[in-house]
Amino acid sequence: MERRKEGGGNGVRESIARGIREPMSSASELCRILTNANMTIYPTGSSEPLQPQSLQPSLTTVSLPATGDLLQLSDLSTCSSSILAQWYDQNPQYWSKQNVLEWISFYVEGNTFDAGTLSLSCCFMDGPTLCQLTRDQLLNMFGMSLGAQLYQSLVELKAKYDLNETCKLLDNFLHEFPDFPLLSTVEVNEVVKDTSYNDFSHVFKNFNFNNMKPLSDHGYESDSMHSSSSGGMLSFQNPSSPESRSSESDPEFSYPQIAKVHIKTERTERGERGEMMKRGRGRPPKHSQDPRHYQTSKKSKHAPRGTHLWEFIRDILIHPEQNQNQGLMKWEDRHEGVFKFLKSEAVAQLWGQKKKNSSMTYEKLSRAMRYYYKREILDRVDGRRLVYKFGKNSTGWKVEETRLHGM
DNA sequence: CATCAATTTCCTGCTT
DNA sequence: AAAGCAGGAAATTGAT
Repeated sequence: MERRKEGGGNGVRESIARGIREPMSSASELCRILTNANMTIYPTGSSEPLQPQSLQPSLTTVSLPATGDLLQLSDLSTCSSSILAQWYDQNPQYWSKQNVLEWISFYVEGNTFDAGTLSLSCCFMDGPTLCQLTRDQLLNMFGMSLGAQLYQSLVELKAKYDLNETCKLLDNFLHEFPDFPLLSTVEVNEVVKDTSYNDFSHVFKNFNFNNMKPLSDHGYESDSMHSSSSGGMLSFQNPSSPESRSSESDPEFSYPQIAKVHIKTERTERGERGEMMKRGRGRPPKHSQDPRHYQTSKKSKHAPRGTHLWEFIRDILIHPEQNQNQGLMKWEDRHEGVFKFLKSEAVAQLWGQKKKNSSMTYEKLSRAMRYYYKREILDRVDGRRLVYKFGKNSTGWKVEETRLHGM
């Protein structure tokens, strides 16, 4: 969202009037054109029925021509951040054409864009259509500067929506299992086959938590057989885990002595060395060669885009009200973006649930985290176990950012 | 179908 | 000794 301030507005602005490419005198002229176009589409200034209720007030406030007054873009740029935050605080997926027009109008200010590549028709699309556009498409439609800003804005808005999903996941989790011991024991009797699910709340419904039975040793037992690198189950020996050992760990968290995860999948087999193997994502185990596993391993649908690991981690971190109950992670230095895993395996399980991958572990999650160093999404923090730091290519975690976006 | 990005999985070696 | 960390290598998967 910072990018909104860039641009300076010193370049030659060009018109997109009636789809004809002509030089334009000012940003306000463009706004007028957009606004008129808006009125053409929505003569009464009313919104499409699809539009979310919560969007209404801010739209009226910002720029709809309901009164016939043409709003100058300069007016837009002076709107209070709270109003902007409110209006941007919506899932672009649900935007109407009008909303999209509004959004584009806002970013027009201060931009020099290539009129040769922009036509009014570019602005007439609804949210779902907008969300499908790639960065290149936006750049082609709106030029390098404006297009880049629009893309960035869209990415951030999508990310924010994703945050809501993460919160929902954590929320559901806590509601269903208020006393859930660190995700220590999860039994899944049915493999998720229906891939039409693509949000967290549904992910949980695919897990058969109801069948969880206490084990004599604080765990849960399952009649289902299962896989992992050590004898059919993942074992989290909490007392020896770094988070419970570490002198700097929060002492308020108590862990069960032994926590086990029994997860039934269809892709289990025994490897040469006697350990249980399974085929899933990633490199196949050296000793597993059952081709059946390949055909049953396909995921149903596409994982929702924009739900990257670092965003998932970020979303847990910036939602302390959800996080504190489980104490999954904590900030070490909020301003510097330094954070720490308190319950590494629990976070890994949660991530695995999001990705419908029941065999996720911190080991594997951390490998993905290490790949972020090169891309500068994360910066290295040497010598501190389970501690990471957001890098310059990660967004949405800074205090100002989260406040502006109402996170 | 080919390619690519983003993981996922495995592994060896090193450090704490 | 166990748990993490570092990365290389290879495979998977959804998207383009």
